[in-house]
Amino acid sequence: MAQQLLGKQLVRQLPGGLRISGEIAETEAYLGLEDPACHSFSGKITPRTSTLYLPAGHSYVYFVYGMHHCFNVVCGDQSQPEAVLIRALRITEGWEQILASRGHEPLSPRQRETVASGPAKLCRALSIDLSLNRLDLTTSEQIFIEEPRGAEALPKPGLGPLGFMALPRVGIDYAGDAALWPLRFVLA
DNA sequence: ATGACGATTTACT
DNA sequence: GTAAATCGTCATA
Repeated sequence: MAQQLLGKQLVRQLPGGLRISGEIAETEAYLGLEDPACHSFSGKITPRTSTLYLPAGHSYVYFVYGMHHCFNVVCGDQSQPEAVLIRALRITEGWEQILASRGHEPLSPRQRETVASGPAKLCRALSIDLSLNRLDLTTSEQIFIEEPRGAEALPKPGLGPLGFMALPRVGIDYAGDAALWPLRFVLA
């Protein structure tokens, strides 16, 4: 699932139909009960992790470090509390909305490239917070996933036949060896 | 009610 | 490379 989400469009629709969207460029898989890095590891159920037991295709948004949000797509069913963390987006639509949410402070070209490079940064860019937790991504008007259009739909050169790289996961040192599992997937 | 921590980001040395 | 920011979440009491 984490691999297949690469290249798809994550779409945020704000009140009034205003859209912010971007190409999913980096994902990370969390393998549920048997993954020490997964919030649902060993079957732990709390108010927060209960979201992971929703049917596949729901959103899992959580709050970390006192200031950041992270967005996941729930995978698996009740017995498979798994998720894919979306780690980076290349913004393709909605710059006016992004700029507006930042008080119309100008962004350099470099800042535009990296405005959604990171799980928390992408949530800030798309105005994703806990109010978007537990939503059905197949029916929600607020947040959903689309097939890529235009240039985004073309195959990516230079990364071999699969079109992505697999790398160790980030920010989960407490999980020991599991951090080294190649479950982080990066597009060109 | 309390305390420790976090699937991060940023700024600064 | 180190550190601070900052609060929801959860285990403990």
